[in-house]
Amino acid sequence: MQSKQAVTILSALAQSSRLAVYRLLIEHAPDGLAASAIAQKLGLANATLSFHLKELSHAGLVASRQEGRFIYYSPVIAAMNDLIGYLTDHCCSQSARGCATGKAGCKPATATKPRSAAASKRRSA
Amino acid sequence: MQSKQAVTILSALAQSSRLAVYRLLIEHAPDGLAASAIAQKLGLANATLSFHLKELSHAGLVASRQEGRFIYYSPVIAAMNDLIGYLTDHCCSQSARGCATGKAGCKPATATKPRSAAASKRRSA
DNA sequence: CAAACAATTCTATCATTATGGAAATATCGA
DNA sequence: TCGATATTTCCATAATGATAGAATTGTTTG
Repeated sequence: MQSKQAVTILSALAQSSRLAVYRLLIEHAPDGLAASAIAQKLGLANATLSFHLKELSHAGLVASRQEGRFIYYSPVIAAMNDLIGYLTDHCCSQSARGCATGKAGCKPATATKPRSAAASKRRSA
Repeated sequence: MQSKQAVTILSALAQSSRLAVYRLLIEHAPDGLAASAIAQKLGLANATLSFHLKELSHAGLVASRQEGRFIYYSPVIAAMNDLIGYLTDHCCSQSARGCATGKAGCKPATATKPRSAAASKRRSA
């Protein structure tokens, strides 16, 4: 994942309403929710929600499908996964301490250990 | 980590200059770089860089220390780790498919498996 | 103290983002 | 086709963010 794309995804998530939408969709994965249901649950005006959904779609964080006269939005897990991979790589890479294990995210910086090779593997997961 | 703080950190990273600053600091962890060196390397005006550093500091992503007449900025790995933990949790939680293993980030959504308990452990790492 | 340097704050300006009412588009059921 | 419903687009407005010159603050060295 390139930095430009990372910025796009980060921007999409860096807004409380949109983060709330995304989290709500995660709760309802993999089927998702209709736009009206999202608007109702989060108390957003239709136009406002539509604006935010457009942002999330554009960033590739959500997908939509028409079903009857409803449009269902669902989260795209791969996009989030890519973002986490990007952050993990650039949090733990190079000379940075704090990425001792092959596990999850970064560890608090303490000792100097050989950097894990797991990060690059994880990218393609 | 609360959503509000997550939005703060995401916002701080959701800007290309700031993401570049953060990545540059990661390359130079744990000692960091002086503001002037950052500005020079990234081709940013001093005032502009100062503005971005303030954002990053406010989000807790970087720390600073004065050394002579230089101010050195260094990345706060724990903050990034918290963010990754937050995203991992809210990417993989509840009914969402796609978090089969206890490893790193999320997996592409496929099968339905018992959700890992590693996420909550990871939070406190 | 004064000069040189590092960095920040002040200030103004320009650009982008968020919000929601109103109109437009699309789908369904009668 | 018509009316009801779902959603988006259009539009104007308000709020926030980014940029950088100039002035300011703080530090070091002579």
